[in-house]
Amino acid sequence: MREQITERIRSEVLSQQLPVGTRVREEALAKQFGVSRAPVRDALLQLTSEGLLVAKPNCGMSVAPLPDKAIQPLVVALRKRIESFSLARLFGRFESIDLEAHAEIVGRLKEACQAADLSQVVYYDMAFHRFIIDAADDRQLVSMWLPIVSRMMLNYSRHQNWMESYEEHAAIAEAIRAGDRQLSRRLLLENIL
Amino acid sequence: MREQITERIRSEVLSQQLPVGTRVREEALAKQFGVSRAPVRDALLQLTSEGLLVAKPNCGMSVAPLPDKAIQPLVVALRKRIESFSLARLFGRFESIDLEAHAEIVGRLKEACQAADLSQVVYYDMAFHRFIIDAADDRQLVSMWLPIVSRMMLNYSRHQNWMESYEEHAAIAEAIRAGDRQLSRRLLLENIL
DNA sequence: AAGATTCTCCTTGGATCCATTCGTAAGAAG
DNA sequence: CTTCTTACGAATGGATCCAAGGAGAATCTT
Repeated sequence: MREQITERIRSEVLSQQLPVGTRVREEALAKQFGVSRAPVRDALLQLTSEGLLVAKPNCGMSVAPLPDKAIQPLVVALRKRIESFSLARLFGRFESIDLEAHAEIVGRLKEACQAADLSQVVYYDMAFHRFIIDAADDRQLVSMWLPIVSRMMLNYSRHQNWMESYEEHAAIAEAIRAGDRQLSRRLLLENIL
Repeated sequence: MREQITERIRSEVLSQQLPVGTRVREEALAKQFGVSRAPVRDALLQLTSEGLLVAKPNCGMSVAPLPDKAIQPLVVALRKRIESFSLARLFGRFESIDLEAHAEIVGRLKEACQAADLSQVVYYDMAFHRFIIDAADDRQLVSMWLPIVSRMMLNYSRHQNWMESYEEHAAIAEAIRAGDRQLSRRLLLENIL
């Protein structure tokens, strides 16, 4: 249940339904989701540790400001390193990968891009890459990957080129399905910017 | 207060006072620290998101298993990238850095190494590197750096060579104080392994 | 005697309540 | 009129209470 609350708030932050700087109150979200303050509190705490929210003691939380442009190159480099590493490991256990689930995500991403639904686009874009992380290693890489990619998604720079973004992801998925390590790696690295 | 609880539990995990696989109960820690379950709950949740603990729903938490040797090279590479980046940024705002505080940490690290106190050694080793992160950028890089370095500290490989570790850190601090970017970067990268 | 089923207990997850603290606004004094 | 002080309010942080779920042990049946 806490996971669902966390997912929903994260989605609202990343899709900028909650604009940068918005003050976030626990009780308001609790009423909105129809639950108590406790799970909302936990969710906000986790999102704070992910860097999506900032908290001042006894003062309330607010949506974190966009990261400095100066650290953007570092974030991109880190994400490229993690995801290319995970992709290589994925091919090492290729037979146990559920490619159907990945294709399903790509399909949902296509629908979201066609519908121009930013919230869904961001969600399934993250889901696409998270699939690679999860496929490579269960529960070890995600905790390092999530704070990095969350920060990148804060300024999602593809606001206009949604179908192009979908095409890139579809090409990556196809290269993975074909077992082409070189091509999938190159396409994946080109997709991260 | 929650921060203190989190710090103490993290320290106990990293110093292996709580061995790998130990089942962690909220109420026991609450009694141990003389507080209620609520802040302990928050602390455990945060450490879970850092990857130091693993939780099964309604089943209890336990200290996370050591990371696979296979992902160790990735973790080292990520940490080198973040810390060298931070070091470069540190020199960009060199005048506003509190070098006294850094020297203080080095002094505490020396005492801990001489006393062979693993808990303190790990704590001040992390504090040394965290100082560089904080000096480069307030509150943006830490949330990416912490999950990575925590995972590395889980298998702290310097169990024997403590004074050597201290010498390395002292040399890095001296190079920073002298303003030698090349040397400090080289020493820092050599210290991360 | 071995296995399965059920009962019980232990632990987490969620809800509610109270204290604490920070911010803001209003009022009074200079 | 401006500024400082004080008081009130709102939101978080911590403590306590209740429900839910799973694991383990004991017992019954085959």
